[in-house]
Amino acid sequence: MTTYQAIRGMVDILPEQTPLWQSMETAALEVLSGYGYAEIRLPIIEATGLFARSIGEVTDIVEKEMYTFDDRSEKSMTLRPEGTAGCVRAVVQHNLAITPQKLWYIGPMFRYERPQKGRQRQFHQLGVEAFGVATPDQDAELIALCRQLWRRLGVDDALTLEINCIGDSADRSKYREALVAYLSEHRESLDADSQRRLESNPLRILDSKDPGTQAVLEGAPSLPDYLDAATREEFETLLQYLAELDIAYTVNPRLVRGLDYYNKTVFEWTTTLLGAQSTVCGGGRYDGLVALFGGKQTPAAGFAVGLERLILLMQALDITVSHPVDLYVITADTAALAHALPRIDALRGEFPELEIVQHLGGGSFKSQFKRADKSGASLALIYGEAELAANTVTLKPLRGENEQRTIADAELVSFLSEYLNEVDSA
RNA sequence: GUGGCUGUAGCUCACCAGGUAGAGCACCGGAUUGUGACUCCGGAGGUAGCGGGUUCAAGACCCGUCAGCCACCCCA
Repeated sequence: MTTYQAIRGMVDILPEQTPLWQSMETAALEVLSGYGYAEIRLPIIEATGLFARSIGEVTDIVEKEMYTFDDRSEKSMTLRPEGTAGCVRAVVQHNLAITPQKLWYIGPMFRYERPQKGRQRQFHQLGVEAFGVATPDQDAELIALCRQLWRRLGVDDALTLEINCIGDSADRSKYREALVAYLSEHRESLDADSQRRLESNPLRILDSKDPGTQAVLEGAPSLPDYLDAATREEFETLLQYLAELDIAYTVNPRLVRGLDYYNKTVFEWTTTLLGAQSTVCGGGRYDGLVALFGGKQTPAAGFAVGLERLILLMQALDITVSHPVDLYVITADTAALAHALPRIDALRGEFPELEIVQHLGGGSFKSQFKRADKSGASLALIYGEAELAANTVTLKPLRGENEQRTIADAELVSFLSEYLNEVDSA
């Protein structure tokens, strides 16, 4: 018999993990709703050209990381490696950017990379995209929104913000020329990857980790010097907003992003707790992308959060969530079970918010109580022969010192209401 | 794509010049018959990732393969 395991880089999120994921997703939903962002749900497969044109033909993602295949009509399709391209496509296709649009989405992304901690081939991102606002108050809002989310999740202290302004495409091409000119003089001192990038994607040389390359970069022209006055002023305004918001940041003039569509503001939230894959959130402005896809020129900005990394971070900080069972129903035998069934059913209607677990599969009282205890239930409801005969039910608190007591069926709802109030206020 | 490490019960791990596997936790049952947590007793559970090779004999050695981890790379 052949056994199967999940394919490389594809990870099962097990029931033990899902409560943490759900609490993270709930927090995100609430924060985003609070800022007036609306959810958009997008396809996982798009035309290959969509990604090639927006992310950039010579980026690593497009050159070697995409899951690309021909469908049955021999059109080239790609499993989305990121969310912005598809979101912008939808915005253009449905004309959503007539007025400012603030959108978010969540879901799996696919990149064919060597897996390691914090890096999978199928991973999940929360993407947030804002269309139609060109001023830095938009950038500031996105960053402030991030901080709110970090606070909600309890990871605020573990994340630091790096920010930079990479100018518009004219600024960057001027800078690129100067950088290439400078680096070409020191070509011999660069690492092999950086030499290769000299032709393909010179800006990415800036964040090379190679010591030799770093040394060369010490004397390299600086990107901020190539920005025009208006762009610099906008960036200063953004930094001022961040200061007003009391959001700590580090301006990193070497910060560049691996996707070509970014301009002006770029930022990353990073942590030291996750090893090599330290970026939990990255984003920036992409004012040209809507027009690139045939829409009217529309300024836009956004960011993406790597959810596995965020979960890893929460785990590194020992953040846990639990939602224990409230009521566990124990029955003596099949007759008692039949007796209890409609009563429990009614209770579920009465208290839809309660997690009520009916013991299934029979067994001794002893074993049923063991299960009740392990479930974390605060209260056991017991239907035995005596209760059945007298139309009563026994309630046994499983936590704390309260004694168990037997009450009439008719009193159960009011008793539980009171009991739950006490538990809530306690 | 490159380099290194790893892969034994559900989980964390151990053993062993190479002689067909153990512990803790978890799980199931019991300790006078309607009551959990602690304790005690008992039990179940592994063809040692998979395939091949060397050997009288391999989980232990060799090769391949799959997967995980770490770094590079890349990025979220």
